[in-house]
Amino acid sequence: MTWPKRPIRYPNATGSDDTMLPCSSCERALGPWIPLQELYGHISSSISISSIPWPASVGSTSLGKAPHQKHHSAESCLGLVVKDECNCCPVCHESLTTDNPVEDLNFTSSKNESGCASVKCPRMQICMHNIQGLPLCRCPSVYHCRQYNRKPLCGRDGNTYKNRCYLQMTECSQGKKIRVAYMKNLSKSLLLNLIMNAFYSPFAIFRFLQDHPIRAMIGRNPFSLSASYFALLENQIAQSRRTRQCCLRLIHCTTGKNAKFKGISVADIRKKKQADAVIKWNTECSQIFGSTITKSYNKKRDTDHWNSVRKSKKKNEEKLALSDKPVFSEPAIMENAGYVSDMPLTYSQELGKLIATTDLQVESMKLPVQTKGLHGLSKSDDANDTEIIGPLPLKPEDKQTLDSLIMFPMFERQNSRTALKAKPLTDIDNFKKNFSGAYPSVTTILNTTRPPEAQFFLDRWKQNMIKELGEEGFLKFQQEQLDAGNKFHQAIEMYLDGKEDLELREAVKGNWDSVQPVLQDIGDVKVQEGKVKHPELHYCGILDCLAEYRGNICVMEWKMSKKPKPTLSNTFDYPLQVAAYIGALNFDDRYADKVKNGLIVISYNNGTRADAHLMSVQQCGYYWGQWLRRLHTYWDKVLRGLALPPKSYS
DNA sequence: GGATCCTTCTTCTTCTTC
Repeated sequence: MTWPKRPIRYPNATGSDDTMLPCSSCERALGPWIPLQELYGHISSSISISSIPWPASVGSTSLGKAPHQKHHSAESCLGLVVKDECNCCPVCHESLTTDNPVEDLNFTSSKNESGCASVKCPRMQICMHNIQGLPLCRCPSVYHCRQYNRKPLCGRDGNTYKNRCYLQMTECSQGKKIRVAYMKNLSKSLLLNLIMNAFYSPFAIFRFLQDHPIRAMIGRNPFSLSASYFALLENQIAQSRRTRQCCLRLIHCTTGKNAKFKGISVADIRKKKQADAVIKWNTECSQIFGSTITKSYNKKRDTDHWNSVRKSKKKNEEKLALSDKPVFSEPAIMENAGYVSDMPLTYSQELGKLIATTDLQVESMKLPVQTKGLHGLSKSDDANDTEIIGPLPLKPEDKQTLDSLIMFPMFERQNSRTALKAKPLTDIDNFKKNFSGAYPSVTTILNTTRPPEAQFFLDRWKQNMIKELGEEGFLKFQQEQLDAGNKFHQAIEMYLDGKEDLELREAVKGNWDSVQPVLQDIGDVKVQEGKVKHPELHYCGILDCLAEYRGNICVMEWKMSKKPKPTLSNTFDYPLQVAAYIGALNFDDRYADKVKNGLIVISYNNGTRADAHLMSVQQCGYYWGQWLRRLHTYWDKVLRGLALPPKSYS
């Protein structure tokens, strides 16, 4: 290791700084240059350098014996740093530690010493004995800190400290606490990627990481970070300038080198949304991987917070209960504040069709491609993990198909024909060729293309249930659930047909009671258990009900639930299911009235009032887009042999 | 009329920092 040539500063006899040329014999043997002030800071602040008891042997004439290889890096010196035989370079004088124990030098920080034992130092300071043997409280110094092992720490102030003592030293001199940014072992460039792209949904990252070999390298939990991550994330989502600084700091802390890099694209999230984004991020992470952000528990703060949350929740509920108007949920895309979690599609009422996200938005969702390793990161270490995190780009042919699908209107048949002429549905054509006549069902498509994170939760739930109930018990439980669902549907169907089956109602009493208020608002039932089929998009299904809800013609789905699903976004894939039925229904000439709304009714087992989610035109459009993506995914899977083709020929 | 398909339910909602 070579050190930069610098003039070495050392204390001269008067204790003042002096700059001299280094002696060439010592230069190489010495460690990095340590500023005099740092080296002797604690001494010069209390006593004059000249008053240090220089050992007799240090004299320039009597040191002739000391060979050059005896020189030490000033850093590792446990004794006193003094001049060498050339009377220029600082050198570690071991005899000080061996011949004269440290205590004799009166620099000890041990609290057990007679003087210090009785002294209580102010926060951050430690007790030392000065040259007269008197206890003195002062900040730890480099001299004191050098004795500890080198365990570098990354401070949140962006500086790297050789060990905790150095951090305390800085804390003490600045008079403020410096938090430590802990980092566990995580692949550096992966971490960087994660941070640079923190505006992605953890789900998106999860999706990416799911089958990625990097997972094996970084262990089970790719987010095994703690508080430091929060600091970084917070910066990340604030402003690009801060983010860059933060990332640079991170590189600095992990590698100890200064770094520069370009081309980081960062989501522009307004400051007021920060907290939401962070909470959402951590929530999703904790669901998948466990919390990424360590929680500092503060009992009072937490209880206060939760009390206020409960209060406002109750207020809202009371408000809703009083209002007669249906509660229109915001489109899901609006609920998703904070960061981009999926490719948004928006329904333009003006154009009467769905528009893909603008190119600009799509562009901003792409990740910066790093072809070269970042400065400060060794390329060899990270050869395999310079991959990009985030949604994988679509293949050109997929993109074409998807584009043609997205253009496919939901509400009019006429436009569908022109859309089809303009853009053939390539994979549907392929599909028809290979599996002529077979129509996959809506639920089949949704189930086989469930997003990995949803599948993950489902699998986890299932495993836990099997653990609890046993294999058979679980099957029985599941069957009971399905039976109850069937009964519930039957009960409603009969009611809307004007029939009565008290036994059936009794079997699903909770749900039946729950759904009563909603049933009052249903009128003009046109279709129940209606079969729909989309001849062009090639799927089929059975919708629960087509009727009026408070004056709007809606495709309705009755659902049972134990857990509350207060918003549309809580209802898993149900809105997609409804959108699929609406799309198919509107394509069918047999139905004269075009349907523009959907209704999802969530009834609760315990009898609490059911949630009726009315899907606005806009929401229908949004979910139609989502559905078309799933449809595309399904065909793609079937054609690649990853999913079973439909068997039905109807 | 019989055979087959579709549908029925199950996940998540708890939260960072000064």
